[in-house]
Amino acid sequence: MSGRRLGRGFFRRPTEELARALIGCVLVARERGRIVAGRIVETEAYLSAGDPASHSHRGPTDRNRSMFAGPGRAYVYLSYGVHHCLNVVSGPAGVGEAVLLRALEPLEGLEVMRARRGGVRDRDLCRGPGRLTQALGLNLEHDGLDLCRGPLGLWPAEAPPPPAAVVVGPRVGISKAMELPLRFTLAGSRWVSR
DNA sequence: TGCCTGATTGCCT
DNA sequence: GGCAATCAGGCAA
Repeated sequence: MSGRRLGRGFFRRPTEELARALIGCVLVARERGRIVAGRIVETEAYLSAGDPASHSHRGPTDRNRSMFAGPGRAYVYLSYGVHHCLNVVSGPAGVGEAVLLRALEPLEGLEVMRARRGGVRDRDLCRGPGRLTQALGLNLEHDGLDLCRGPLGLWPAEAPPPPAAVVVGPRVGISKAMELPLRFTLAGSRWVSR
């Protein structure tokens, strides 16, 4: 089901390209021996200085520091004071670009996901950035984690090529730079948000 | 210091 | 469709 963990080289590419390449990969989370995994079906790229919708466009703060930590790191933040969102950092250290993971197709550990998500229907387990972090048990403790090496509890893995085309469109849920085509989805997937 | 906004979600009418 | 929950950052005073 899920292949080898992605190495550093996978993340060393332009952020938009990385956002597209992550579609179809499998995100795996492990906690106390329990494996939970899903196929990535929706991502959004957030750039640096020229992107006013990006947390990093005004430079580092205590909250967004790990967004500048270099390729292959995790950036997790608290959204609306309520939900956690997971990003994969891209670009060299100090630049501040990242890919937001917005939706997964659940593949493994469905029982754990259902327990964490409080009995919603399966379609909604990971359909949305706040939902997928809850289903995978992710929180601020995962902020700054190296997804390529080190003490692992979370990592993206290789997978067979996506069964369908990847389509690009405008990002959702933002009020600035809405016109930029930086959202990537797996065509026809019922697991995509919105 | 105080007020507004936000890469969201789920409950209410 | 409306809106509350809940908190960090940005900005004005």
